[in-house]
Amino acid sequence: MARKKEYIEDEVIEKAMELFWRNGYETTSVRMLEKEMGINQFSIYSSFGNKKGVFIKSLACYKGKAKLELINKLQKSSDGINAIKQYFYDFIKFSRESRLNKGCLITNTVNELGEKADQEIMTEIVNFATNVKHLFIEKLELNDKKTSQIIKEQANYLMVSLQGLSVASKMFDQEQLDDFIENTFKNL
Amino acid sequence: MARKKEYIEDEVIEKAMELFWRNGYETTSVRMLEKEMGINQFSIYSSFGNKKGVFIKSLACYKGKAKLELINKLQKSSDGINAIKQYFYDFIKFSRESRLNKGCLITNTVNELGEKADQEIMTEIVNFATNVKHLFIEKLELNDKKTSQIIKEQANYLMVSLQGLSVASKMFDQEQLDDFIENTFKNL
DNA sequence: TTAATATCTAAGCATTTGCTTAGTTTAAAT
DNA sequence: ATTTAAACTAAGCAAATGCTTAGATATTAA
Repeated sequence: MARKKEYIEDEVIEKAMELFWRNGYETTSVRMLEKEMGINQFSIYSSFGNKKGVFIKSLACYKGKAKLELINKLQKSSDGINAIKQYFYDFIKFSRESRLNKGCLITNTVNELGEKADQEIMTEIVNFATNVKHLFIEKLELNDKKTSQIIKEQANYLMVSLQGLSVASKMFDQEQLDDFIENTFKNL
Repeated sequence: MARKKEYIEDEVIEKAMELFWRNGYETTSVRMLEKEMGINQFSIYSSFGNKKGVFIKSLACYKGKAKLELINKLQKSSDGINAIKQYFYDFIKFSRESRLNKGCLITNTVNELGEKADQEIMTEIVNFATNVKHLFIEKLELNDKKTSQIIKEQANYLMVSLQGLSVASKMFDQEQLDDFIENTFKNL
């Protein structure tokens, strides 16, 4: 016995996510969210509680998008290290919007908020990173010559490398990024 | 025929720099700068023009500090690749304050402001990055078996890796960072 | 000593921030 | 048709933002 929502939460969150991805958390104001999401502040607050609530949902949305466009492909592949390398190249495309490289939303958030980040946000972030790392481990294990110690070390190596790629893609050109990726996988 | 300043610009800028390093550009307010620098807003604006002016000077200050505590050692060394590796380890110590890893101010800024960064700020950043890269090239050239093509590729590789280290140091533990560095330098 | 002027304090400016609330509109259960 | 309650609009809140300004306080050349 009530009125219906004129928007779909998942749809407006995707727009919020794109905005956070482009601008970062602090720099994105509720007024900007209002415009981009196409709904009033009242609706934002009644659906998501507060700005942080919108961000948490945006992180979940980012994970979904990344899974669909990026992670699933890696998961399916049986090409071991080469699949991870392809993942690196795919990530650059994934994070580019026209000429702008937005990096990885997760990495951007770690870098912006650092250790002083909200607990809830940090949990989401660590969660995502852990998933990716486990996937890397899974692919590394396809090479049965590697000991579990080596695999652990290489997974750590790849995780940090990926973060480097995220930041560097914002200021380096494609050639430099290619040099990076090619050299990164020479060590494996 | 006038009053004397009660502060030394270089001294208060160092404090501003530390604040920007910890918090980022946007999140650092002029009121916070006021407290940290220990001088009134009037003095801030009369000495440095505006907030951006304080930041530009802070970047210069950061360069100076990095040079003294980090870069000079690399410059002096004749240990080739090992000197660069040591630079990576030194960077982690350099960027740590008690238990908090602040990353590299330059990398933090790129990640926060991205391509939409102010021109003046971007110039400072590119400038700094270019210096470090040339130093890496210089050290790589100590190995006379490397072609200039290989050196160029490896310098790009190392630059991106260093950015990764900066971000990753904010959320990864020492063991993971060690794994990263060791693998990074495995076959250079 | 006086006049000139740079530097200080502290209050204030318009704008933006995250968030709330009063009041209207809409849709479904009765 | 009437009631009920969620969803809307739009105005408004206190606090914080970057920056300015009026006026008091030093310092030094004359």
